[in-house]
Amino acid sequence: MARHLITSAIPYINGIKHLGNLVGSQLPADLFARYQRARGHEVMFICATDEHGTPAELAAAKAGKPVDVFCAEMHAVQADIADRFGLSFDKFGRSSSPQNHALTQHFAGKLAEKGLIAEVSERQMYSHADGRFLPDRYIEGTCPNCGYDRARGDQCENCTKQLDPTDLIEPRSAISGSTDLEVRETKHLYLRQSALKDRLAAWIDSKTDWPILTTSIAKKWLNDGEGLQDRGITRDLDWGVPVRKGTEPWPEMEGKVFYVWFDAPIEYIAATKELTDERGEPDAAWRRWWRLDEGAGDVTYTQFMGKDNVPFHTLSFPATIMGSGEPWKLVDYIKSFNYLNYDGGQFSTSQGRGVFMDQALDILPADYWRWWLLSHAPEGSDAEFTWENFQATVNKDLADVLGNFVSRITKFCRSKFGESVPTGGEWGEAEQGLLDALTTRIRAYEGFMAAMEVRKAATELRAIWVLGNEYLQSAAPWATFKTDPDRAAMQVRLGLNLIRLYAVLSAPFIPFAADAMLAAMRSGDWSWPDSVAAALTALAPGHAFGVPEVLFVKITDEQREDWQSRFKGVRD
RNA sequence: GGGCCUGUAGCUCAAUGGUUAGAGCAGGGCGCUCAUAACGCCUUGGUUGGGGGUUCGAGUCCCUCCGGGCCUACCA
Repeated sequence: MARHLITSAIPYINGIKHLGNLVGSQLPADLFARYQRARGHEVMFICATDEHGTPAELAAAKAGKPVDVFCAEMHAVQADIADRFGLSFDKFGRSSSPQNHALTQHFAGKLAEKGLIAEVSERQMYSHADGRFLPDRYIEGTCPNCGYDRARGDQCENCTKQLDPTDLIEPRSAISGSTDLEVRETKHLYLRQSALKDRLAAWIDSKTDWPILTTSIAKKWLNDGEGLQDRGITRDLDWGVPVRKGTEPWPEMEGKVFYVWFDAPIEYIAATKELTDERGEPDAAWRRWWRLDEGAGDVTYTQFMGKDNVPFHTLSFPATIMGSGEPWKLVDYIKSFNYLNYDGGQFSTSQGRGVFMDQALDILPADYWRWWLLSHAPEGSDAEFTWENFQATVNKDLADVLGNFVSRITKFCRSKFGESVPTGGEWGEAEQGLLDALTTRIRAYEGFMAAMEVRKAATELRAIWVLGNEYLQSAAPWATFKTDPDRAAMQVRLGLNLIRLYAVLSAPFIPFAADAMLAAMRSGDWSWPDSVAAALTALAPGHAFGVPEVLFVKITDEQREDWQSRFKGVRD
């Protein structure tokens, strides 16, 4: 039995995520976690909410709530939606947890001991009206280059010129509009990534099997210009992990917090501790996943994320781990995804464009979304969601190919043999042929799942479903029943066993429908078909079953048109 | 500006430098009647974005041009 540590990039707290966020990390991570569990491996699947940073504070202010209250509420909302999407996290933690505070401070202390933290005095924009320092992009003004009057402090969106906030003509706060700004001296901690550049580069170079998307982004950051730059890891904010050197105060850093991207990946570790703490287990229970010297030597660690997160997971988080000088587990494989676009443009959280997770569940069951999103996962390049494609894919694959297969076999059996697995008959050549075809495809499916080739796995699974319809068509139990009822009984018995087999194989993609299928077969046997022949005889003659409700109701043209217009505009 | 990714059938996508570029959907035909008018079989459809080059052989490698996208370090 192998041990799989699996993490999904942690979603930011400031709102409900859209389908593009979902398919970029949480959903494929769930697919992989469910598959590894189904194969009997020990899995620790971790996700959390990323709760710190300026946008969280602003979202809380906009909602008229204290930031800790806002985050607690949004965490509960996101946890509920994740649950309803079937995301099978072992722990959905919070980066604001006490466990993460302690671990983040611990790592900072170790890095300081190793001389990998630099204290830097710098000048930043302070807004009196907002009572806070403003990140560059929260300052607006007129571009000195092109005259665009809504240029941001980091870059002008109109002429794309890189800017410094002090370059802007008539700078103002993007939050309040106030021009009462002041350049203030402030001291911050920098992670000396440059000192770890060679180790990081050698490590990345050793990952020859990683997606090009992952390694090319990492190499760009390592080699661009003067090479990997040091990164500021503290901010002048109220909400966050207070800067401490381990458990000791950090002189001159009072009132400052660690930067969200320093503490967010550490939350993967902290969330594991949150889980074992709430179970009342000793620290050894989480450390065996994360400490090479305490049992994590046999752990395979896989991270899932959208491409925007790659630099933090290939460079700064590994720099934190390596630089600590302690034997923490480093990631073994990073599966990164491109973006999902919506109907000719981008999904946008800030503009409310596209379909958000709560809205998706309001109109259709999770499995519809899971199937479409996973079978169209943006692995090789950006992918596009259109309602026409969604309707066509879901109706054909789920309703016609799989759902109808379950219907036709259960209803035929009920009318001819009753609601139990029929007795009699022996397998012939056709059944042996089906067994061989299934075995070949199931082994291919396993290969794609293990390799996280999501689209190819979906294609293979669909082909496995099709084999059932092909068999039924050629076996034609409705015809053989008239001349050789024993033979028809055997064919139907095989068909019923296919339903159970399909439930097991399909569960990582469509867990809710798989549950319904197995429940209809009155079975609790989720064992993986290492022997397909054995799997096809698991339901013995005489075993009772039920005819399930229609598994997948088709999407009508009227519904599609309704949703098309409903989600065209902007979310409230 | 720089870096990376990408362009293959009407649509969504495959194809370690190696037969005649393949699937699914859509379109056309036939069959079946158990089933959610579902299923099965057959079939139409390509100058692989344009041009040049390397090679016995290029969708694949190189150059160039055109289109789409992402990143570019203080959003996260």
